[in-house]
Amino acid sequence: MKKITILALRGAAASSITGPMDAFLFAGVLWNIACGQKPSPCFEITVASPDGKAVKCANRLYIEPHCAIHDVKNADLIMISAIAGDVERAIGRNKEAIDWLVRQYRSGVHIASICTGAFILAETGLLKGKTATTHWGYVDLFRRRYPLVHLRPDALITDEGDLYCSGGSNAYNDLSFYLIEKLSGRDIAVQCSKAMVQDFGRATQAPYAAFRFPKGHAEQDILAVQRWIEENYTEGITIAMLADRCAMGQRTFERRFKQSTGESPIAYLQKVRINAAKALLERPHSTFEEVTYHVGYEDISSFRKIFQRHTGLRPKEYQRLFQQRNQIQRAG
Amino acid sequence: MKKITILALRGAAASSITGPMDAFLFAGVLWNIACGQKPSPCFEITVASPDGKAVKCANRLYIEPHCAIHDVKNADLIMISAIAGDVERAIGRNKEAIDWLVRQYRSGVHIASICTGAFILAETGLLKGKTATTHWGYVDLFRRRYPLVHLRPDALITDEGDLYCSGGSNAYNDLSFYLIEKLSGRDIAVQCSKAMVQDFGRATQAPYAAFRFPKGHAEQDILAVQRWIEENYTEGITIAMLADRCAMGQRTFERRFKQSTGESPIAYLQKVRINAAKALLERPHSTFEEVTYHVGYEDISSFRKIFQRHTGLRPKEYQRLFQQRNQIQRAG
DNA sequence: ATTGGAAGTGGCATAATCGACAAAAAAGAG
DNA sequence: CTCTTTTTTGTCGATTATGCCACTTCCAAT
Repeated sequence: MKKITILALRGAAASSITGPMDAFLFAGVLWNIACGQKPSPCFEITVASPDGKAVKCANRLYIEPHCAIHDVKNADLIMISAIAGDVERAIGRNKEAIDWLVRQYRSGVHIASICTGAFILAETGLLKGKTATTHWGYVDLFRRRYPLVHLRPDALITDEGDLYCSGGSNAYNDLSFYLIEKLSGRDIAVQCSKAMVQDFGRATQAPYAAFRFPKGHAEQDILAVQRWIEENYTEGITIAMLADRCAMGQRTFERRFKQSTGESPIAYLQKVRINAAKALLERPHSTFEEVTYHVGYEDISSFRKIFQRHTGLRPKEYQRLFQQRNQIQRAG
Repeated sequence: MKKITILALRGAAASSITGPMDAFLFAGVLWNIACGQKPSPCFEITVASPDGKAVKCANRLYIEPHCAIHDVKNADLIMISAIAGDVERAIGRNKEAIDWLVRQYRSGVHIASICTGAFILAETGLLKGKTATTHWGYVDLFRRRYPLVHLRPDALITDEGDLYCSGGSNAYNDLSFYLIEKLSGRDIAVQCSKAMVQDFGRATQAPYAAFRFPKGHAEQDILAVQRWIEENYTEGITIAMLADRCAMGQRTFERRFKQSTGESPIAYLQKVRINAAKALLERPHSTFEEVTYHVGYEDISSFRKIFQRHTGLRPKEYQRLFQQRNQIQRAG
C-alpha cells in the first residue's frame, strides 16, 4: 500500500487538493463497488498543510488537513496542489513547504505538481535543467521566473522519473491516473478512470490553449498589419502584400514583425486562421472542408497537417471535444 | 450574478463539492487571467452543510462550509454533492437536507444532483415521473429504490428544466459547464472548459460503464451456458447451439435464460463480445476490423452499429478515449 | 454487400519564408 | 574626418508552407 501525501497550499484551488485525493482513494475501490466486487484500496492518502491548520482555498473555503507537513512520515509521493489567483503571493505564503519539499525529495520521495503548483516545485530549484509543464496560461510567467527549467507548454504530463508535472487545472486527473498506472498497473488505472467517468488517453493540453496575439508593442505599422490580418485572413495573403502595406522591404518587414510580435508573419497568420477554424469547428454541422476554405486555405490536406501541429489533434477529434451538442435528454 | 449553493452532504466525495465550486468560480475568471484580460466572475458560490459545521467527507477529510443550509438566502441553483460509500446510510444522515431541498424547490430554486447525489434528490420525491441519471454502477439500486423515476443510465446529464442530474463522479464537470452555458452563454462555458483543460462535448457515460454478467442465480444449466459463452464467444454461436447444450427446447431455453440472468441470450452474447472488443480496442495498434472478427462477428458494418448502440461512441472515438499512449514527455 | 462522402495519410513539386552571413548605412568617439 | 561600433538592409541557401494528386480508412445509408 503506497502512501500519497497531498500538499494543501494556502490559496490553493480546493479541487486540486480533493481531486487527486479522490482519484487515488477510488483506485481499486469505486470500480469494484460498481461491479459488485470487494473493494481493495491501493493507496493511503494524507492531506497535509504547512502548519497543520485548516487551509484557506479559493472562494474562502477552508479544508482541514489530516496533519502538518512535518508530521508526514514515509510518504512515497507528494502531490502539490494548484495555486488559484496570485501565484507570486502564494509562493511567499508557503515558504515552509518549499524547504520541506527539498528535504523530502533528498530523502527519496517523489514529487508531482498540479497546474500552477509547478511554480512551487520550481521554487525548490529541483527542476533546474529538467522538463516541466504548467497551466498553458502561465507559460510566460513561468519562463520568466525559471529560465533554467525546460518548459513544455503543450505537455499534459511530464515525467522525470521522480519529479512529475501536470498541465492546467483538471489535468490532475490525467496525472493521477498516470501515477496510478505506474504504481498499481494499467488495469487498476483504467478501471479507476472508467469508474470516475473520466477519459484516460489525453496526451497534450494544446487543444485547450488560447493563442496570444501580442498588441503590447509600439510599432504602429505592425499593429495595423496585425489588425488587417485579423480582418482579412479569409482571403489569400502573402507576405509581399503585408510588406507593401507598410512600405517596407519584404525582408525588413519580416524582421520587424517578428521583433514586435514574437512571431513570424506566417506563424501569426496561421495562428489567426487556426483560431478561426477552432471556432468554426465548435459549431454543429461543420465539415473540415468548409472550414478550410473559409479560413483562407485552398487545400484540406495541408491545412489538416498544420491544424494537427498546432492543436495536437485531428480536426475530428477537436470537434469531439468541443462541438456543441443539442441532444441532452430533456423531459422524457 | 447568479447564486449557486452547493449542498455538502455528510459522507460526500470531497471533490464533488469542490469540483463544481471551482468550475463556477472560474467561469469568466480563469480564461481571462490566462489571456491577460480582466477577470469578471459570473457566479457567487456558497457551500452549505446541513448544520453549518464542517462536513466529514470520504477519507476523513473535513470541509468547512460557508454556512448552514438554513442560512441560504435567494439561491438560484442548488447542487447536491455525491455520496461516497454507503448510499443508504448517507441518506439517513442527511435527512434535514432532504426536507430543505423540497422547500427550496417549491420556492423556485433549481436543483442539480451529482453522481450518487441523485439518491438524495430522488428521496425528496421531486423526481417522480421525471427523467434522471446517476453513476452507472448504482443503476440497479436506484431503480429498486425509486421505481417511479425514469432513469437513463447512459445519460451523462439530464435536464428537466428545473431539475438536473449528472452521471458518475467526474461528470460534475460536464454538468457544471452545461449549467454555465445555460446561465452565462456558450462562450463563457467554452472558455471556462478550455481554461480548466477539460472537454465540453461529452454526451453519454455509456463508454465508461462496465457490464454486469449476473451469476447470482441457482440454475446450474444456465450458469454453465454463461461460462461457455464467455469462453467461446470468438466462434459463431447460435441460440440453437446453446439450447442443445442444456437439452432444452429453444423457446424454453430463451425464457429460462432471461429469467435467470435478466438478459436474452443474444443480448448476453452481445455484451460479452462488446466487452472483449473494448479490451482489444484499448491495446495499441488494433483495428476495428481485426477486433470484429476476433470477437466472433463476420460483418464489420453491423458490429459497428451494435458497438455504437452499447457504448454511444464510434469505434475510433472509443479508442481515442482509452487507448494506451506511450508518448509522455520523458526526461528531455 | 455496395456505395458514396468525408476523414485522414503520404508523396511530390513549387513557391514562400526565414536564419545566417555580409554589406551598407547610421551613429558615436576621438 | 576617420575609425569603431551599432543598426539596418540585402542576399543566399536551407527549410517550411502550400497546393495537388493518389490512395486508404471510417462511417452511414441503401
